[in-house]
Amino acid sequence: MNTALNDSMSKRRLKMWIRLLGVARSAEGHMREFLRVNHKTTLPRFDVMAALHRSRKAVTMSELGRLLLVSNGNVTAVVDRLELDGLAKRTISNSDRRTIYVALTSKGLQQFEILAKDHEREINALFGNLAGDELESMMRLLKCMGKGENA
Amino acid sequence: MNTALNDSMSKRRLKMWIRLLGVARSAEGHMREFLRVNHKTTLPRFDVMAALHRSRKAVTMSELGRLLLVSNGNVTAVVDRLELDGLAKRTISNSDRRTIYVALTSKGLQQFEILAKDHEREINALFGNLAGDELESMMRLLKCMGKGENA
DNA sequence: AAATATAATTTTAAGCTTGAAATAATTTGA
DNA sequence: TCAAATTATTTCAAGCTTAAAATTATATTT
Repeated sequence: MNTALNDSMSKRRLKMWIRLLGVARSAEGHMREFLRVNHKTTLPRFDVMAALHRSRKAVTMSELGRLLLVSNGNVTAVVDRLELDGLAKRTISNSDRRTIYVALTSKGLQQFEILAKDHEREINALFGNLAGDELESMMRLLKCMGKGENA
Repeated sequence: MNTALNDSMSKRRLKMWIRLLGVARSAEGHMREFLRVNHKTTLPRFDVMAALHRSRKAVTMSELGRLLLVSNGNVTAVVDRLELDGLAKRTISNSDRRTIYVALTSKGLQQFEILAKDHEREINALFGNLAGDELESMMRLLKCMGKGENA
């Protein structure tokens, strides 16, 4: 392989990653502020509630961690706080007393439905300058990037 | 505007954001692990060192926060630890005793140069399945997304 | 000059996050 | 059966992160 070309590709991939991280962090910051100001909640709590909502059936603590790409201890901490607020509840499995199912309470579900609607509206505004074909390309490229992962 | 079309766009933007976040978090997790195992350091420390390295001249604490999109208190904490390890040092400005310049020490610079090379190689491998024209599109789209920000 | 406003940084409290160690329950296999 | 390995979750210590309050220094206004 041509080393010069290779170096250039490597640098370009690095720049792309830095830019991607910038966009993600900036948007995350925006949404964090949005959730805090308008809904008195946080991004990690929203993420957990969204994951619980998305999968209709109850989800185990481990599954939750895998879905959100966070550690077990993290899930424990966030679910603890949601449970304290009566938004989620744990249920021990009958068949295996190690596994714990988590689900939104009706209060949690009710709150999340309002939250989700508003969240979607804000995301739509935030990325409003991406048109249909651009969204299409973006999705394709992101899927492509996801495929390269062996970690 | 057509509401149905609008709704569909909104959903598509939401899906795109979720996917983007997934790619970013997954890659961040990979790099965190990489830095921990191979270099006994962390992503926030790397980010601060990279920002200090990138801008040749000394940078103030506030500038550092703005560059990295993190809070002031965060910068204080990370720089504290880098300073404890002798990798960065603070210098109070002569002209304004409020502002503090931060820079890599020679030890920090030396360590970062090794770090950066290895980091770039890892990023290049991680996104190796993005070819030249795909990188080009990705950069264009990310720049476009960045423009929409009024936060 | 003195009061007020603005600016840069640190401190603080609370919550987030991780990786490793500990607990507890189940499964495997000798 | 019973010991060892595996699995699910929690606990723990350390570090990360934020927003708000506190400090300290400079600039502005009266």
